[in-house]
Amino acid sequence: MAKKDNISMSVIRRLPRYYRFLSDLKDKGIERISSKELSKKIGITASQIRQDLNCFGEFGQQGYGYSIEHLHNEISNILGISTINPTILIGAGNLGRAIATHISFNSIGFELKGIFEKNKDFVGKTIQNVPIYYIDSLEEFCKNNKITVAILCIPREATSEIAKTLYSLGIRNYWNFSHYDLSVKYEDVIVENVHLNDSLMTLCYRISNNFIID
Amino acid sequence: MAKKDNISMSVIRRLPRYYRFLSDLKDKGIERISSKELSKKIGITASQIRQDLNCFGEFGQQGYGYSIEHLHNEISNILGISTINPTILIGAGNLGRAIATHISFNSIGFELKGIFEKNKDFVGKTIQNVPIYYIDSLEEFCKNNKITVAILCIPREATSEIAKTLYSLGIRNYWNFSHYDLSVKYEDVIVENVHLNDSLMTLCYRISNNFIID
DNA sequence: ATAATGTTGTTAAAAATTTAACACAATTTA
DNA sequence: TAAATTGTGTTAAATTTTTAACAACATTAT
Repeated sequence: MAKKDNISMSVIRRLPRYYRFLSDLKDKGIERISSKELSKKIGITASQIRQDLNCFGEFGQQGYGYSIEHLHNEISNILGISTINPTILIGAGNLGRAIATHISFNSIGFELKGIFEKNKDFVGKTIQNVPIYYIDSLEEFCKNNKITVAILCIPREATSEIAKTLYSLGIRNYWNFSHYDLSVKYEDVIVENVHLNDSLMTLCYRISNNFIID
Repeated sequence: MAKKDNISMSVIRRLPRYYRFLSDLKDKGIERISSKELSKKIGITASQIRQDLNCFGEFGQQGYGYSIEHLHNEISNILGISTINPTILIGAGNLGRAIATHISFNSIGFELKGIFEKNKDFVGKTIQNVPIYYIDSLEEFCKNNKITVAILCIPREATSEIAKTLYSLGIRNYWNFSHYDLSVKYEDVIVENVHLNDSLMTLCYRISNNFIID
């Protein structure tokens, strides 16, 4: 069957999970694993693991299983995390600073080149060696640095205008922490939303209804 | 048909989204909306909106649509966000501080009663009036305050041990930002994971493959 | 009042996703 | 070396989720 051409979002969302567990196993020096064993560790059906992986190629070997090192590399390639996407982050508030500090961008396909903030108190400082600039220099910076990805850590009210600017600069890829729904407004845009509030509300529902499953 | 008893996770994950948009409309002073109009705003099929809501009751009126105020209240009840769950947050690093600052717990069913940290530099301070305690006082505090929810903002290595303690204290509800997979280890636990890394890796895939849709 | 329109709740169909089954091949064991 | 075991890739079945269709009723317009 070789490769599939229409990969579903459900499959894609499981890839980082596989990658994470494989990184672990690799660190532990383990060389091979079967879909069955992996299933037990990850909590995803062996059948589904095999089916997911077979969307991209034939990485296993009958009677042996998967070479962890090899599979790890393959998934890395599939995710495209060795191509570096020049990225900026907007908003050096608590959340923005946490993201800038907490995420190791370089190891997963991004290079954080600048942080932009309207509060001048922060301007001139750096986080993890990434400089914080005043928001006015956004346009020039994006052009000069060929920015393709923006991380939005700004309040909802501010997002509409910033998004307009970024869109006009040709930026089409967003990691969005604001409550503003970008993809409703712009059609040809790739947005990965992180709605922390929604996530917590979901937890609230599940607590109220003793809804376990994961 | 009245109510359904087996609500699927897909439905639950859409509820906060409805709630968010309804809050907006309410703030704007709009009184009624049809599933069709709502569909256009949210980007979810009218059919699906109606089907989702009908899992919980009949909130609309033929020829009229939904009363925004009423529907807003109903969803609030469904989510259970007026029952307050006593909560603690573990880890006052960048991420923990961001969460403590950024989320308005009280409006969505939680009360953040304490923050715990092993770095003594932070102990004694407060964030949004919530005190930061030394990690040693965790057990006593949880018992005294009848804590039912824990937010985990600690590194992966630390999570295993902390989780063990929390579990032994009877805490079964977690909002988990650590890379540690709780639900694989403990069966009877409600975990809402926020894997920021996974989210960003998914974005990376989508950028590499120009995978738009949202 | 009556007709025309709008919009729900609900049932049925379609599409997508997950799980199971198994032929076949490589590995391991005897 | 042969037999038994392991475990993949793949196809088929089952399940879940989404979308479409429409009868029934309320609202609005004439």
